[in-house]
Amino acid sequence: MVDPVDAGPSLRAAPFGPGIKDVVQLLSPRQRSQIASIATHLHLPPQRIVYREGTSAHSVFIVADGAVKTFRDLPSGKRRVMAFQFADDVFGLAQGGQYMNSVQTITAVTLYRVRVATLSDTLRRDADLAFQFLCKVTHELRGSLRHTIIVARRDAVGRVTMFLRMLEQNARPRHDSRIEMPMSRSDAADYLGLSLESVSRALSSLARSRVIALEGRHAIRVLDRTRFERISAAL
Amino acid sequence: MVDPVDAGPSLRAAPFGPGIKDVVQLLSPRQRSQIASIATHLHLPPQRIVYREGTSAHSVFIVADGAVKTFRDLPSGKRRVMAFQFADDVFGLAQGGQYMNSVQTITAVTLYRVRVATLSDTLRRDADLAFQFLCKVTHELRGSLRHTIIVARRDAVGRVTMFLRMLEQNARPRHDSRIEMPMSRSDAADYLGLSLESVSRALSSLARSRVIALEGRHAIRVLDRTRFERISAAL
DNA sequence: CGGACTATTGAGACTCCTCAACTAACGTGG
DNA sequence: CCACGTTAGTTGAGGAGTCTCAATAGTCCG
Repeated sequence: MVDPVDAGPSLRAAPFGPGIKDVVQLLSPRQRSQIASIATHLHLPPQRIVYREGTSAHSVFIVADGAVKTFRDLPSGKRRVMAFQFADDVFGLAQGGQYMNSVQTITAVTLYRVRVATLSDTLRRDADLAFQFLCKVTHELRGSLRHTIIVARRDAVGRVTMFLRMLEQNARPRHDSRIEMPMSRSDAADYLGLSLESVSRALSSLARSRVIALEGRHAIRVLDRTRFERISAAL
Repeated sequence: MVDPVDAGPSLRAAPFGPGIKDVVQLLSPRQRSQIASIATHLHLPPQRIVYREGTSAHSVFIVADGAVKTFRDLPSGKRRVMAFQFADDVFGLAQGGQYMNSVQTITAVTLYRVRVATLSDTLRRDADLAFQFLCKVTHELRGSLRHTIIVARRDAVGRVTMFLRMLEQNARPRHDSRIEMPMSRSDAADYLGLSLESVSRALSSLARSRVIALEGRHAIRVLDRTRFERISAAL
């Protein structure tokens, strides 16, 4: 179910604190059109670099549709995926005028692009909008904390299970127990701090014990929800 | 060098994006007094719980002086330290009206405490202040990303070295190469996702190879800056 | 000075990583 | 439509590193 009218980007933001309903917060129509008025659309094919770490950070992006990965390449040649972004997620974190990470599309994506200077000006004039962004970044912070929890785990099966659970919660709810996994095993491994072989083995192991079933390379189905949750929570 | 006059809390915030100088941003005097007017002071001794995970999140805190740890206790009995907060850092992240983590003092601390409802109201009225908070949370996000990088590393010595480097950069610059480490080995281990034995072994190993020297339990000195940086960066 | 806690050090078990070979899937071009 | 080549993913064997368990040493505080 997609908005029939393109009213501009929406921000899936969690509250900054209590006193506000803990639900996905969408921008008001006025705010949506306000952002739309300062944003440009961008359509990109899969596996396309959006920007590279260290380049001049001129814009902030909001995902309208599709999936992208935020990553950093290390001197050793290893790659750390810092986060995956889906619809309504924001990316473009900068420091000292430079992007801190590289970003690449996974699927075909549609992005909203806002120049940083423009956004800053707008936010300084509109406290409500700034507050929304504050909520959004807070939401990102929560995601990062969860990522840390996942990576700090020692067992590969547990990490992979938490990852699948995260993907499921990030997606819109569905009645079946199918979880879409658009990224490659390699991307997942780089996110989880595992080797790609370990990810593969963990998935195989979960499938062998009938906790999940692999449905092609980019989807899995949860067969035993109880054990699935137990493994995920068994930190 | 400390403010002779208590003008209220300051926020050590990095810019949200480019176009703003990448320096520590302090609130304007007006903003400081504005926050001071809605905040209360709090003095706490070491090892005191500030709040527990899951309790009603009524306030947000700013550290004026001292060090605290933000952590989560896992079902297994293990403890994950999510972050350490020092002067000018903010904590009190909530979701659904409940604190997501527990917070405990490490040293004796002075805190500013602001009721969330009050803060929200204030932020919605003052775009500049909201923007400052946005910068602050963005800064926290960067810290969390760095934490993830550290934890994802495989070698204990490397993780500990990055941790020391982080502590050094967090503190105010000093001419000698002494790094204060107020937290226990156990807290550091819980932050790094290592056993406390591994932390101890890593520190001993670094000391044995003359990269650092241990100066009591709560400080170390960097002896060989070149190797120190090399180990830290050798991801 | 004694006691409790924190930190260090040692030995064995376990898990994941690396290297390597193999299989499956996808897309392209004939 | 199929054959082929390239890429992605799976599976196996051995090695490196940390965790656990256990004992010892050092510190802080009463």
